[in-house]
Amino acid sequence: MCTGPRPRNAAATRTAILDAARERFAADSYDDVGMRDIARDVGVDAALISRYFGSKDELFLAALDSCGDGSQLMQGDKADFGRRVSHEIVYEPKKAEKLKAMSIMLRSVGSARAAEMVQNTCAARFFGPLEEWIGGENAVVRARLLAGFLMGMSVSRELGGGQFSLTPDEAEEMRQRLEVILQNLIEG
Amino acid sequence: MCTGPRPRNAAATRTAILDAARERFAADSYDDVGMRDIARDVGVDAALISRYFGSKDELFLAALDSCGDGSQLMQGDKADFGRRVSHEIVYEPKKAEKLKAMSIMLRSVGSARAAEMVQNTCAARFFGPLEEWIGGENAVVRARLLAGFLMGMSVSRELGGGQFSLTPDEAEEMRQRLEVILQNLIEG
DNA sequence: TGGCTTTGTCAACGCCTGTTGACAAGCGTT
DNA sequence: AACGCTTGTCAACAGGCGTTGACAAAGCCA
Repeated sequence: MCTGPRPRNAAATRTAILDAARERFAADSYDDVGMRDIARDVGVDAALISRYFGSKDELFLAALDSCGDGSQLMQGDKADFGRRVSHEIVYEPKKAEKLKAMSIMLRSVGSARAAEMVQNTCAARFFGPLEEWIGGENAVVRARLLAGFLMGMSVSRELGGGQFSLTPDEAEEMRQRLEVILQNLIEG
Repeated sequence: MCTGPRPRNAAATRTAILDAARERFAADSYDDVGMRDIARDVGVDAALISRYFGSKDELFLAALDSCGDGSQLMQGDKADFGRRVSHEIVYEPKKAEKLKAMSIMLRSVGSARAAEMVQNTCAARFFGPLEEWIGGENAVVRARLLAGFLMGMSVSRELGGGQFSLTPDEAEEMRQRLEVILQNLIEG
């Protein structure tokens, strides 16, 4: 806030736009995110975005690209994966949302144009590394199931009203079940 | 095609609109479905839809309502659930899509307005019956996990390019793993 | 200082959207 | 036949969208 007049710095502005776009596209669907919204976040005219990134499509792709490869998910001990991730999903959804790439993918399901763009990036950027990290027999299948499961939990939470709306006991029960399933998928 | 002039039948036209809307909303996101698209499907002017259903929002809700309660999922033997559903998911995705309600929900994740509308209907129409059918201890949690898992698989397939793009062996491996997970959730 | 490129703003364009009110045609009733 | 209600079409509106080209101002170089 109160940043004063934006200093003339193309590089900084560019990344500021990219950051804002990433955040917006992770929070709303492709169609619901307007160029003017992003521009307002940055404190810039919408026209500038078009000039820097060419088009909304290209901005979207750039934002998706800038998310990294989801390596946050793969940090830490494999033996602890189930416990760690299940805890984040159930008790710290905000933290789990740090996987911006997954959020963006999720928001794009359904929107024909966005889904098409995601498909290309998705395999190389997300499924690939995950599959490699999991390793072992049938890594392809297990990675696919894992990714699907994680996204499904996001969908379920979202449609449940932003919360799982469970009692503490139920939440813990859910976490334990999640832990088992996830860990089984990791260990083969 | 070539249906000639539409006979003057309000009731029939109304349900025709509802059918077309259900199909459209199950195939594309709320934003991507236009009133004129639905109207064209039915062979009617878009204005008529507004007059019959009031607004796009109300049409969407009516379409969602008309999907039933997902009871197709719960038909058949419980002991066979895992095998049956895993088979549909992996080998007959088109058939699995018959769960229009789930498709619509899925397409709506992300679109702020649609998601809000879905949230209210969702719990009563889908999670509720599923939870009741599953029964037993912690039915709430197990139903939630099950629904999340099913939707996640849809997302995963969609983002994988409309296919799982696996070898036959991998597909079967996936089906078997799915079967185990699903059946475990059903049986408690 | 004067010119030139970069960085950003502004107004406007064409397009598409959901919705509205006026109008045409069908059909039953009196 | 003449009325009136229903069913449907048509043209238009206001608002939002992404994008464009002309213009202002800042900084750099000679």
